[in-house]
Amino acid sequence: MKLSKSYQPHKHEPVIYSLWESHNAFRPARKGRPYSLVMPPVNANGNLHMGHALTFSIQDIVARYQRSQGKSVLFIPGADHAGFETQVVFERELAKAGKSRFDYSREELYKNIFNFVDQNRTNLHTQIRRLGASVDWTCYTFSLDPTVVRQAYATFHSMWRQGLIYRGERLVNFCTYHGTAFADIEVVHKEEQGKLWHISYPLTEGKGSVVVATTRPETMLGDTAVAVNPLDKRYQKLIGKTLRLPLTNREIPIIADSYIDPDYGTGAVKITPAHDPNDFNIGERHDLPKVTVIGFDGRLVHDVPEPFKGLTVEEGREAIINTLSDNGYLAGSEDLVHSVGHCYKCGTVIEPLLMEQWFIDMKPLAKQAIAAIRAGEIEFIPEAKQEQLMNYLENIRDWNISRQIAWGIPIPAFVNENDPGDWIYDERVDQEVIEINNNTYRRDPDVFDTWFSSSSWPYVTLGFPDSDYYQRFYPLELMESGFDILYQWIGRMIMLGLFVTKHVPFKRVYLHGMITDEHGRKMSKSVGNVINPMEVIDTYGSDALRIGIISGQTPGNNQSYVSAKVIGGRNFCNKLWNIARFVQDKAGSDQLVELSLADHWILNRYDMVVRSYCKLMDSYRFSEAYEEIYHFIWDDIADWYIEASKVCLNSGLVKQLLEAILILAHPFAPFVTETIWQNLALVPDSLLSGRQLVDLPKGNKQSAANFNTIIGLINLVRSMLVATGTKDVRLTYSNSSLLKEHASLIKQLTGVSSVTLGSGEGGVEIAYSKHKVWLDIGHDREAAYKQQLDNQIQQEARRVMQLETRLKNSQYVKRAPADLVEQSHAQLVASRQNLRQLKDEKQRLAH
RNA sequence: GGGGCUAUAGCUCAGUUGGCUAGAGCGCAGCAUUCACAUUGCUGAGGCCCAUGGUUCGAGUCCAUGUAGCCCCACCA
Repeated sequence: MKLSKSYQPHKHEPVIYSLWESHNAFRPARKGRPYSLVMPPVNANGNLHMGHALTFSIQDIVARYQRSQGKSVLFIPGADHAGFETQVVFERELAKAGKSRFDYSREELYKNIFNFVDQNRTNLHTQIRRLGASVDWTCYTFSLDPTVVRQAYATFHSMWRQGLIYRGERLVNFCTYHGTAFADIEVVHKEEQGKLWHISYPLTEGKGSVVVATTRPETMLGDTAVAVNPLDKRYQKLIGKTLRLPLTNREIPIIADSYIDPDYGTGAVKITPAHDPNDFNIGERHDLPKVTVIGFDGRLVHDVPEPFKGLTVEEGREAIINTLSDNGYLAGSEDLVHSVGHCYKCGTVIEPLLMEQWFIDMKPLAKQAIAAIRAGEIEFIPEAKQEQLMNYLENIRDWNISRQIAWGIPIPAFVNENDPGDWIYDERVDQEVIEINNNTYRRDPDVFDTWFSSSSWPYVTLGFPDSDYYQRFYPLELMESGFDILYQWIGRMIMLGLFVTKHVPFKRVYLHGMITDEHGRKMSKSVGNVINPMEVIDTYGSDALRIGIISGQTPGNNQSYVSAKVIGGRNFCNKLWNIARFVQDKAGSDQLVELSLADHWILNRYDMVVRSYCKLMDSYRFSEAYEEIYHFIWDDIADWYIEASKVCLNSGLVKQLLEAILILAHPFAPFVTETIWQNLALVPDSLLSGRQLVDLPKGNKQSAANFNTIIGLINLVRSMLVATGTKDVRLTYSNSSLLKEHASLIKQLTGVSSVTLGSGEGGVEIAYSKHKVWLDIGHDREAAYKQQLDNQIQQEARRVMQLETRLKNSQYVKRAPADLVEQSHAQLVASRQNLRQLKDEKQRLAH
């Protein structure tokens, strides 16, 4: 089919993706070394955003490149139920309908969310296809698939048996709006302006009081002690005495603990073990009771004094301060900035609340991970991320994996109704109650933290433990992800991978940064700077988006989304398209004729470019690899080789070159390259996808160098014409077979009116290499030409001087590598010669 | 308090064992124009590579200190 004048992506993209799918193009090849990677499962609750476009582009570039290297590539797609995240999204949907999660039973809610997610997944799959991701859909995995759930249970069970799982009453990070606890790393800390209140607690016996300092006066109702530093002289004699807790009249002891900093606040600290992590620890050390005053609804609980019952934390704080002040207990206040934990979704202040939860003892797991990383079993790109992860692993904290939400994998644990300490592992989670040995056991209503199941992704998607794919493709060659989930996901995958499979789950981690807007600001709905990748594809095409997002991209750094780069990508696709159009027009016999200088030159370039391209791709430097082929295709092929082909065509070679560059460009622009491949039927009945890089005949170096001479001459004449502002110039050259052979090319590409053999009567002689060339630019233009010459002479003279001083430096000659010194010599000789020619030229001009 | 990153042309960014006469894309200026492509071609102007010191024959690149910005972890009564 004849190609249209410009490339129109939307006409071809869907067709091309279907073509790939119908030919099973993304199934791993039977032969070839395995190369495996897994898509980070996409959250099945919304649309793809720019981050997805980036991550899938990088992964797909790798996958397609590896196929072109003859590897057997497995690239697995997947989706995550994204427990809490999805429930939040769903609740927003409910809110639109004027409902809330409390209107449904747990089972109903689960079912509704399941349907919602199911619809979403179909939509997401379409979007993943639009991005061109060359994934093997037959391996698609969803995180609620039985295989994934089974693995989560197996891991949990084996950790349980090995004593790595424990259940305990701890202070957990609780969001009172969402009604669930979070892991420590999920809490977002923000600096906030607050007040440090000084409250006076009277001694029970005798006069006097102790003034404590607190940012959270409302928790005083749950105080069970006041602590001071044992070395603090001010309080030493009070240790062991008791205080009367204002507003409650409860009697609490004064205890000594070295945790207390005597220089901070008043040096006396109220201790609320049920509402502050540090107080909890102190409480454990001193065996203090834990009095809960804030409930899971974020309100003061019923057994607090009457006026405060049921108040929110903030209301309670105000009421208590007022009451304390009215009764003379308030001793003052000072402003301070402190950091406060918030729910990362809704921003509600996280309350530390006492709760029984399942925890994983992480230290033994982290230890293994640290050892494996130290042993160099995983390569980090960029390297600095390894240090960051190590730092995290070395300071790891236990992981709370219980979530109080409906949407997730139920925790397979049951408790004896008559013995709260008797917990058993059982997978019959579809039943609320089970009977064992005449005992009734009740199911834990909680579900797993989503990251617990997704941390098994690398092997669960491969069919661990006994599938062929697991044998062949594990560990993964590459895990590509965003650096924002380095701890939450990458770190945990390494730890669980080692625990479950005894191997690191992947050999290499590539971490990309976040996509920001053009000014480096985070994309957010409230700022209104969010760009939808699907709309970009609608406008410019999938390849254009991919190129735009990948060019200038480096691992580990944030990057701005710049639409100009996408337009650049679109233009590049069109360039490819038009090269193909040229080839299509000129298609004739495919026989290779004798190679011209231009042929030698382009073959020589191809060889160099392929080497460099592979080297860059093999070291995951995509942006540079793209730049390499971009310039080869645009500058070398289009601007020189095609132009030369218009004068002297080698139709067989031009076609071979087109094939070769389509393969090179395919990882970056899969759609347009495959479209061209299909339309030109370059190799009938075949797909470009999966095709290996081709070897072309080697170009002769001398011939290539000679063509470079022609290029140089053309460039020189062009710049001269522009500098002197002349047109209708005739070019003459002295006897030279090289110039004679390329006379029409020179004429065409410089725009001179004629190129003839002669001795240049009436023209200026320009210095170029060993060839004599004259241009009759006319006397009136000679001044401009002289000016240009002067500039060149000045520049070259500077260069000569530089090289001379370098070579006069005995230390340089002695210590620099010999080939470098040699090179400097050669450069100096060339520069001197050039300078002499330029001066001669100026001399002649003067006459 | 601990860990990490960033600073290069007007803008967005490349620049991996130190050899740079520092690059790209966009933007800007000038010129061109049916015949693969205006999603074009040609020519050009733009830079004390944050600062200071050090190592070296040689530093954008390595080291130290500082300045400015950013991210993460911990703590903050």
